[in-house]
This record gives sequence, C-alpha cells and structure tokens, in this order.
Amino acid sequence: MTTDVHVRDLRYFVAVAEELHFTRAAEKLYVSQPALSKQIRALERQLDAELFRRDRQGVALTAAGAALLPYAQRVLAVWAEGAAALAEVGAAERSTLVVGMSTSPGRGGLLPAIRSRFTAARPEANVRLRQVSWDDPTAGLADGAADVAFVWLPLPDAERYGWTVVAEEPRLVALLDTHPLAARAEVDFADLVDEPFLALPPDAGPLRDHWLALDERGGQLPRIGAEIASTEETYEALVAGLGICLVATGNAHLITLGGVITRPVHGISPSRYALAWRREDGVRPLVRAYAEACRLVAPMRSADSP
Amino acid sequence: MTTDVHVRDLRYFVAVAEELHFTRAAEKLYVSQPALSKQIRALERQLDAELFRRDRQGVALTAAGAALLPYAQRVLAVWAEGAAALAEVGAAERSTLVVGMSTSPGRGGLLPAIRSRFTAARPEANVRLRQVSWDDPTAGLADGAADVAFVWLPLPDAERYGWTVVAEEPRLVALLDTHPLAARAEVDFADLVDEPFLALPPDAGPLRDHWLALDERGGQLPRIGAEIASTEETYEALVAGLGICLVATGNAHLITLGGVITRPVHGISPSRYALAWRREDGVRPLVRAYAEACRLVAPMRSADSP
DNA sequence: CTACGCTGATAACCAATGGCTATGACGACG
DNA sequence: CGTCGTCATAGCCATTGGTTATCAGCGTAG
Repeated sequence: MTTDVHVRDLRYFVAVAEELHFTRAAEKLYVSQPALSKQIRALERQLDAELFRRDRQGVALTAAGAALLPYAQRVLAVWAEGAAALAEVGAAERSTLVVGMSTSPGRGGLLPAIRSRFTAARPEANVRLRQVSWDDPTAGLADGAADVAFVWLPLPDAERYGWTVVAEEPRLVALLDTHPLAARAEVDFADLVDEPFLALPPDAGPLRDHWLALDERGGQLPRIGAEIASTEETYEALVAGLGICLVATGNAHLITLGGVITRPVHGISPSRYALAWRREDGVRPLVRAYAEACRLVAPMRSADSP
Repeated sequence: MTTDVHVRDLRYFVAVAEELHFTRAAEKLYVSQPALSKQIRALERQLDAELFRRDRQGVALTAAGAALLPYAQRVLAVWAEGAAALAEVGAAERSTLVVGMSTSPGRGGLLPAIRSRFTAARPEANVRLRQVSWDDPTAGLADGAADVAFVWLPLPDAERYGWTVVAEEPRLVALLDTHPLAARAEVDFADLVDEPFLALPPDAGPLRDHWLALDERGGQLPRIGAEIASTEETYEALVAGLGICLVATGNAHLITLGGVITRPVHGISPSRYALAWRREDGVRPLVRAYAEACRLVAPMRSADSP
C-alpha cells in the first residue's frame, strides 16, 4: 500500500478542518459538496483514520485529524514555496536569450548594434552570449545550448531551422607569405585544388564541405592537411605549413597576423552568415525580437523560412 | 489551472533526480519505465517546466528541476512525518478502550476484577473509564464517546448493540425513613403505584420507563415527582420528599445515607445490568477481550447478540 | 405538529488518470 | 553492422475525481 496523497486532498482536508463545514468548504474550494465529501472519505479510507467526526452538531476534528492538520498545512506551505521558486526560474529562463556563436561575429560592431536594438524592443530581457566549439555547425542550436546562433550556411538538418542572413562575404584564401601564390594579388580557385587544406572536424558536416569548397571541385576530393577547431589552431596550422584554408572576408583579420596573408579567390561562391533558430522556437517572443533586430541592423535579402 | 501535485509524482521526480536514470529509478520505485516516463512528462507539462534534459549522455536536471528538487524533498519529508504522527495516533487509539458508565458499577470489585482479567489478556491495551450523564441510556455508546459501556437493559435501538449481562438484581424501593411504608420490612408494588416517582430525563427512553416500572402499572401513568440526572440529585430529591424511586440492589448503598432507606418490592421484575457495545464493534479485538473478561468475572447466562 | 430548510451521504454517470505490455527510435559499442 | 540499452510512444483497461440528482436526519418556524 502506498501512503502517498494528492496535495489537492490535503487542501481539501485543511479547508474542511478550518471551516468545520463541508458545504462552505466546498464553496471555497470551487467543487461540489458531494465531491468534497467523497474525497475526504477516500482520504480517510486511504489513511485508515477517521479525520472528522460528523454528528448532529456539525463537524469536528478527531484526534487523528488534529494530529494530521499541522503537517498538512506544512506540506501545503512547502509546496507553495516550491511552486513559487519554480515560477521564478521559469520567468528568468523565459526572459533570457542565449546567443550561440563559434567565433565572434565581429564585422564592425554588428553584435553591439543588434544588442542595443534588441534591448530597446525588449528591455526586460537578458542576453547571454555563448561560445560554442567548431564541431557544432549549429553553434549550440542542435543541443539546446543556445536559443539563437550566428552560423554559416548551409546548416545540416536545414529543415529544422529558420534563419535570416546577416552578411554575405566573398571567401578569401589564407596562406603563408612564403607560399608561391602569395606573390599574386588575386588567385584562381583552380590553382588551389591540389593544395592541402585545413578542414573542420567531420562532425561539422556540410559546413566542413563548404569551407573546403567541395562544390567547386567537381567531385575531386581535397587533400586534408590538418583538422582545426578554433581560430588559434587555424593560425598555428597555417604557420606550421600544414595547409591553406578559405576564410570569410569578415574573419580575415583574425588570422592575418605575422606571416599569414589572405588573397581574393576567383571561381568560388561567397559565404552567407546568418542568425538561426530552431524552427519550433520561431514563435517565441524573444527569438522573434532578436531576429527582427538582426534584420534591421543587417538588411540583407532575408532568406527566412516561414 | 491547479498547481496541486500528487506526492507520488514528487517521489518519482526525486527518484529520477537522484538516479539521473529512468530505468533504474523505475526499478527502485517498483513501476514500469514507461509509467515513470509518462508521469514525469505529465508533471513537466503540469508545472509548465522542463525538469530534466534527456540527451545522448543520459539524463540531467535543468535549472527548473534543480530549483524544485529541494522543495520536493522537503514535501516528502514533511509528509512522511505527518504519516508517522498519524500512525502513532492510530496505534494509541486502537490500543485504548473507553468504558462508559453512568454511576460506577460497584458490585464488590466488579470493575477491578474485569480490568485485571482484561489486562492479563491484552497487556498492551489501555482502559479509560468515562462517566456519562444519565440522559444517555447507552452510556456513551450511541455518540461514540465510549467503546463499551455498562448499561441497564433494555437499550433503545436494541438492534444496534450487542451485550452480555453482568448482573441481575431485584429492584428495591428507596424512600425516607419517615415514609408510612418505611415501617414494613417488604412492600408490594401495588402499594407504590400512586406515589410520586423520581424519573430519569425523557431522553432516557425505555430506561426511564423501566425505572418507573411502567410495565407493571397496567397502562396507568405514574406521577412524576421530579427528574433526576445523578446520584446526588436523587438523594437530594428523596430527602426533599419529592418522591420515591426504584433502585437496583447493587446501587442501594449509594443513596442509603442519612434518612433514606430501601425495602424489597414484590411484584416487579428484576433489573439486568450488562456490558454493551456497538454491534459493528463486536469484531474489534479489544472489545471482544473486554466482553470476554466480563463473562468470566460475572458468569451470568449470556444474552449476547451474535 | 407538520412542513420546510439545511446538513452531509449516496447513486449513477462520465471524462481523465495512471498503470500495464509491446514496440519504436536512436546512439553507443563490440 | 548488428545488438544492446536508453527513453518515448501506442494501445489498452481499471480506478479516480468530478458532475447532477436525490436521500436521510434534524432543527426550527409557522
């Protein structure tokens, strides 16, 4: 036998104990009097104890009922506290937007501009930025670590996400200043196809392919010089001569440090940088507001999904 | 919407939170894993909060779950305390027998004898004696104030009670020593029919009739000199000359104080004194044991009801 | 003294709940 | 690559918790 009760039954019990009157208690509880009677009897049966004595002159607590009453009240109080705490957490979570990103979006104050527009529209909201490792091309959307994220298109499982493009940038090639091609002001992708490339982790899926420019190779597989999972690794790998890599114009400054230069590349498509969200979150007010702020700040042609 | 939960669901929640593993928690709780899953989801839906995050690497508490956990544990603890308190009261009540009586049964140590037999058979039991006013002929059985009671037969609502006779005693007449009949050693009831009688309260029903010897009056109503509700009142009414009254042999000594005497009466039936109980209590171990002790101590022919 | 009103209890019914078994989806791992 | 182990889902059924309608006891007002 279980000794568990429904908290509702304790509410009923306390109400009757306080009113000492079933009909009045039932009104206060917004249930019918028979329902209350039945529940109290069921409680008495379950606890194997007579809680009330009903006789001519109304209703009275028995010894068992009197013993139980303070505990029932404490249970109700504790549970009310717990529910309040839960509501508080819920409110805080609902008012916090987590923005995922791999490297900082940079791009001339993009993030502060979005942020100020967003907080103007939603002053009560909090924004948390979250750095996500490069092996997650969704920058935290997939596992729920982020509510919205700055990502490179295309996304894997594209049908699960909505997005709005914030920048479209030509891809450059990054290489050592001692590389034979470094002498040219611009290079053609055809000159790069046999070079060893630095690649994202295999987990990155279509994104890895994109930065290897797989589409532009006509089915011929690239040589992989190394795998990289951060800006620093990329720079070190370049300097070590493990390979070359493509990089978005807006990110070029991150690696053009000592010995590394970038050059425009002909023959490959530009990259699209976007703010993305899980499709089912498209209705959340904070998500909508953040996406709207992005559109206003970076008014590209919107490739949103409906 | 109600925010009430079933305590069971909190048990489930706490178990999963502690195990961080549905299947193991389900085993510990002796329910199937789907049932547990369903209940947790229902709880989450009811509270409108995600309590657990289920992903690849198992189950983890969310912020909401972590916030709720301590309250859930406190609710369980408080309720466990309450249930324990209730059980304690229940045990105490179950081991206590309340014996109702109007005046003390007296009769040469009847009560101590019964008590010692009873406690020999049920050492764990407590006996509480309870004095009940004369206007309740069931001496507390009717309103639950007593579990068993020493009463005079016949009882009102006789079908509701079982009993065992402990004494059968001739009725005496009590009167002042200055009364004309006081000179006789014995009197005939016919000599008393026109005397004013002291009577029990009307509430006493058949018992009042019995002590007025209504059956022996052939339909002629008695004169009522006064109504009495205690030994002291009876004595005072006798001394005041308000009337005479019948009294059981075993009770004679209670009122034969200064100026009051008793005389045997011919022509009326004796009285039967019994231990009675509510019929539905006939199965309770303590009630059975007490009745058995009565039978052993006062081995009258038993008029028990089955 | 009867008729009424108010008490809590009961009956009959119905939707929702809570449990079960069987099965599915999916990642981990040999 | 198949199998195992995880949690989720589906379909089923008994129990629960609510409803309205009605009853039985009892005090009280005509």
